[in-house]
Amino acid sequence: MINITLPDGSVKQYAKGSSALDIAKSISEGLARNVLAAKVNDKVVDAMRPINEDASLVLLTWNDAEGKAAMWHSSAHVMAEAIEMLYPGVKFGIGPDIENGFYYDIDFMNHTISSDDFEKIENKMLELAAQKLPFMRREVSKQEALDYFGKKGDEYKLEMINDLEDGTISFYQTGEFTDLCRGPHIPDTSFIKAVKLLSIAGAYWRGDEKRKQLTRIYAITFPKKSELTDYLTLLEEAKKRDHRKIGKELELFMFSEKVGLGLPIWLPKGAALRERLENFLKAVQRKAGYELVMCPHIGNVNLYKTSGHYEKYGADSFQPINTPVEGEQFFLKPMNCPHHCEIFKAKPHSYKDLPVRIAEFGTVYRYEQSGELHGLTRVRGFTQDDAHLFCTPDQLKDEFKGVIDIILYIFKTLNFPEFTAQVSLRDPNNKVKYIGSDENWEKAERAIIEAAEEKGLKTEVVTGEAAFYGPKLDFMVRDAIGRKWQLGTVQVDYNLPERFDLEYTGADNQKHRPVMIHRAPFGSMERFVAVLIEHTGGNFPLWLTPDQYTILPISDKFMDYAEKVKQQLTEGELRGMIDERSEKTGRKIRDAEMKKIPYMIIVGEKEEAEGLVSVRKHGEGDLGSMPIADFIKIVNDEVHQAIKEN
RNA sequence: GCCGAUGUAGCUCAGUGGUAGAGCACUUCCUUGGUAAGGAAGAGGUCACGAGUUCAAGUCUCGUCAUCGGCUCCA
Repeated sequence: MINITLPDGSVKQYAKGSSALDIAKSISEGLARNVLAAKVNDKVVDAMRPINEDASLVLLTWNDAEGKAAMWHSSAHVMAEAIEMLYPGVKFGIGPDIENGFYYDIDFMNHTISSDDFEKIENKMLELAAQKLPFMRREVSKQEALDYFGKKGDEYKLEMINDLEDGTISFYQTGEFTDLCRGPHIPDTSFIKAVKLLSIAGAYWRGDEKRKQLTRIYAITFPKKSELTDYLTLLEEAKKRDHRKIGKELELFMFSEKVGLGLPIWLPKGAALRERLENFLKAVQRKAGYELVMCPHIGNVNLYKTSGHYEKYGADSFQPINTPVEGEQFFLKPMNCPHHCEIFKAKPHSYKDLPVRIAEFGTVYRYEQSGELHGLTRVRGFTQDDAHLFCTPDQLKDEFKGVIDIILYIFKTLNFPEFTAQVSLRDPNNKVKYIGSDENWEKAERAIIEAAEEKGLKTEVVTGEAAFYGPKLDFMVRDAIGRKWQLGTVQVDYNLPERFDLEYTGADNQKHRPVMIHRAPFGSMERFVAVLIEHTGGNFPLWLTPDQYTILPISDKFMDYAEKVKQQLTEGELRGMIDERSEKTGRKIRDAEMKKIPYMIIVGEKEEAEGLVSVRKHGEGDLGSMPIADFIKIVNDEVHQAIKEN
């Protein structure tokens, strides 16, 4: 007999060799029907695998991330089997589960495939799924594995097996298909009730651009048809929210081939929105003791030689600008930190001056490969909401907390209630990769962890993910339809103070090296606006939106009154316009709704006679008529509500 | 940068080697109206760019550029 500890802490006895599925059945048949995999002593394994010793057990279902992973990984095998049946002789690379579904990299040899073939493959997969084929695990010797795939002629699998250690190799067989795989897998294919192949793309074998490019097929499966329908609806919704589409529709920004790839142009409405965001952050920063600076867009090559960026990125950057007579070299500014270091260095500092907080909405230019460019999220010229904090090692934690406060305030104000923070620490087993003393690293890492803890952040600690110059804290937000985006980042830096030989005089009258913090709560204005568009679907909060209202005169006769109303609204610090077209009211309302303008002000005979406005709210409808002052109050209250201190 | 798909009016998109199209937007005129599209007329094109095949190319072939989906990259 073995003792099995369940998640609730209870311990039950089972016969040695019982599987997680056997145990599930002993609890409830219904539970057993939903078990996809199991976590035995914190290791995810097949639910069918015998357990031979005392263990803790968690049964994994579709509601667990690991359950989904097992389902999708298993689905990748089913897809491979379907493809092998339809296209004999194809060779397989890897087929892992991913955040939403799975993919398989396949060498289609002489077959050609396109999205037109998806339905055929989906149908074959469903056919296989319906056969309730079990996933059978078999441990094999390295030689046996090599023999099998050698005979099959799959050089990709052979290469992978060669990298594996004998005694750790396992095969999984489903129906006629056998794959090299360490598992875990779902008990059988019948859990797969809905299948959708999503896209097709090229991917290099082992991510190496010098090696053969395989065909990658992305797909997703679900245990219920309705979940697939929901997922497809979500994809549609994501498409509707695409910031490139909305940016065009609402005339926020544009690109021009002539101006250059990846160089966004902010149109009046987009620029107005961005300016408001900048002003908002400037006000927050002013209160937090930041000082605003402005630096040129180019910098002498020596600046970047000092910072080390020249050596690291010089060849992959926009190439230098040379002066015609003096022969000097300048680079387009790829980051603001070296400039800010020079600012710090420009005068002597006492410990009493610290921390120094230098902020800049700094536009930087980075050469991104042409294939990387994407809307506003990946561009070649962008503006960072940057700041550098120079402080003593002892101030680090408080400064970190101050930065976290700003970031949390921004998330709250812009309505991102769900977010996580990732603490990236150095790999303690590979300290040579990092610069800075052990003492400082430990202090910095402790400062980040404690600051995050004291601010009550939900954090995930990842070791080995720190930058070479210091640990960092990155923020991920979840948008209105559940997608994750990386936004703000806070990084500790020991490298630049060293390279720029920055110092301050301590209470001991000795010179000391300050610690530097880089931070950008938005990341960049471009990226943040893109995320904001996708988050809100273009329905921006009232305090940010370019036009808060549009006045719709019932007919030309009321144009004068419309002008009068507009004047009063302007005096009340509202912004908007008049729809002067000689169209019917229904038409003007429709257009205003499509443009996502928050308030429509309808004025006609009745309003003019009584000095009122009729108000219609976007997406909600008629709010009735009211005095102009009341409308101004409604709008201003809503604005102040949104941006007041928490 | 690499692989694949795409490129037709300001926008969204039809177009089967034989006269360049639609809807919306735009201009003008009519209409002066009450909570999601009033009517009529007009203007608008180097079919991404360049070569080639053909009696004839938006359509077929090749090249270039850009966009999109991935890959690789991201100070």
